[in-house]
Amino acid sequence: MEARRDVFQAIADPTRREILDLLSGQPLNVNTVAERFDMTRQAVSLHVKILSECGLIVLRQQGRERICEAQLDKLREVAQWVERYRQFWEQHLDSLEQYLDHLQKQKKHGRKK
Amino acid sequence: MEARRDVFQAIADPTRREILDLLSGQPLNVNTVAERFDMTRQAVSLHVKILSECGLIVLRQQGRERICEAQLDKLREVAQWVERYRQFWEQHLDSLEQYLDHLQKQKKHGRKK
DNA sequence: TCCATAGGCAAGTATTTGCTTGCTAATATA
DNA sequence: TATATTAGCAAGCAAATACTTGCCTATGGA
Repeated sequence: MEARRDVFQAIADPTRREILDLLSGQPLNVNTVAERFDMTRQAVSLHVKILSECGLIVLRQQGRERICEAQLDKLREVAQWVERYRQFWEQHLDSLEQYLDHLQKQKKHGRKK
Repeated sequence: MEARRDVFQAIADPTRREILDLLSGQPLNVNTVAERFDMTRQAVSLHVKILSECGLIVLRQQGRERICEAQLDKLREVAQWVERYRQFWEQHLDSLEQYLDHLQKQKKHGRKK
């Protein structure tokens, strides 16, 4: 459970997405994060490690606690990649809209069931 | 190499992102896609299978060829997820801008090095 | 000072990934 | 019809993933 420190890889795991979600609300220490999940502290700790290694969260020591704070700048990379293809789904939405419009008009001119 | 058919998982692999990129330009058959990569046809074929199973590409049989066509609607899911955190990186950009502005002003009022 | 709490490290396991080689089937073309 | 091309299937493999259990070290409060 190591080696790849890439944002796309990091957010591929649903648990890690949940952790980010949790931390986007407020910073939490490792154990508190772990409590929210149905797995051992170690498992969560590893996810936290991966997230921090790829820069999506920042860890700061506070006494005996390690506070995890979301640092979501790196998500911009993902946003930019996806953005390149926005036209593809918007195009499809457009034709769906047109189709619904078409249905709407058909409904207006007679044959109301 | 199976089991998970999830968009986030699908785009986690750089080869698969490249395949999508390639196909967003124009539809291609499996072998043509495979030629662009430095790995066996089988390996690419598996990536294509995964992409089609999670709905990011559509396969259509044409004689003995299988044409792969990008179908990027599913990326909206990713876009929406990332969008929720846009404020986080834009916020940071803002404070960076403010900081740069600050520097700029400092430069103007005297002490030009 | 003693003990509970926070949390890291290491080893072990099952499953999934990413890729290979070898083979077969179907469709085109000479 | 014989041959080349497209592409799937199956088995095999090393590495990575996603976990676990067990242990050990700090820090902080009673």
